[in-house]
Amino acid sequence: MGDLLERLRARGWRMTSQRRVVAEVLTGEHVHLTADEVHARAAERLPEIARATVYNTLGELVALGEVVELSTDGRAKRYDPNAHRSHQHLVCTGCGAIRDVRPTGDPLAALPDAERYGFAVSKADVTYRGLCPDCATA
Amino acid sequence: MGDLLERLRARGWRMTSQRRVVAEVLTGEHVHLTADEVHARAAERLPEIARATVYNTLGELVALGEVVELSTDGRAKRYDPNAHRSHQHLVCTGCGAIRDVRPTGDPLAALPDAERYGFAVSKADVTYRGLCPDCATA
DNA sequence: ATCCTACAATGGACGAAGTCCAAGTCAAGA
DNA sequence: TCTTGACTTGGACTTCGTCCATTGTAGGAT
Repeated sequence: MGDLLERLRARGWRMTSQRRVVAEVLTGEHVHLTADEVHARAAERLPEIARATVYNTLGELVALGEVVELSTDGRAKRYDPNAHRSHQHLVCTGCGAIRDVRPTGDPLAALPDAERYGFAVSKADVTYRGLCPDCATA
Repeated sequence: MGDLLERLRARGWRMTSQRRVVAEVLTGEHVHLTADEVHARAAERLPEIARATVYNTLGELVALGEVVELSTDGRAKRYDPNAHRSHQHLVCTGCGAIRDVRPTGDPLAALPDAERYGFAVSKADVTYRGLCPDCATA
């Protein structure tokens, strides 16, 4: 994780202060931030960073496979820096909290050929939903 | 399926021409329309129907469990009238086409208790992704 | 160390998707 | 048929994201 900046440089990324800050914000906390949250945290260190730059940088990180984009709720997309360990997501139906989870087996295996309709199926994104402990008692 | 209007009436729905048209548009074609597409099709029969009415009606149908809301791509939500037969979705990464699919087993069973973090997990939404036959050859 | 230039950042306008609300309309029970 | 509360309308507004012309700069070349 800590060598994200190394990997990016090795891939020919031009290293700007803006990109560095965005990458650091993402890897600093293992939570699932929205683009605006990333922008807010980045702006604490680099006050004049533009929203468009954050969007661009996030898009590049996603394209490079360093970050996973989630749209669990039809609202703002969230960015998950935990891209190198395959996992799924558990979302609270009350407060929207998100946890990374690792189900057993390969979710793809549950889809028989007869249900693939000729698609070259390459991945399965699973969103488990339910009330988190805090919301259950509240 | 055809008795959706019956069920709605039985639940105390006030039956207006707008609601009838929206319900008919959804059940008429077994595809996954966006709210704007539903509005466009409804407007063919009822030209002055408001967008807000379509949104309201779709929201009510979802709340009643008659329709399932999908946000597979972070763009416009889609509405799936096939709510009474449990299924998942297969989405083309090229063109966005969506098919209903039925994996084997219960996706929830793949999430061990140790991975539930105290959540009362109640459902699992699975999105399989891959290229459809048309996009694969193009 | 300095220069060049292609790549990156800026910021403000724009667009898509969806929500809100005050005023008008109407379904259906009395 | 009358009444009334639920429903619809349409336009303003919000949120999330994209676009683009201009300005800035990282990093290789000299």
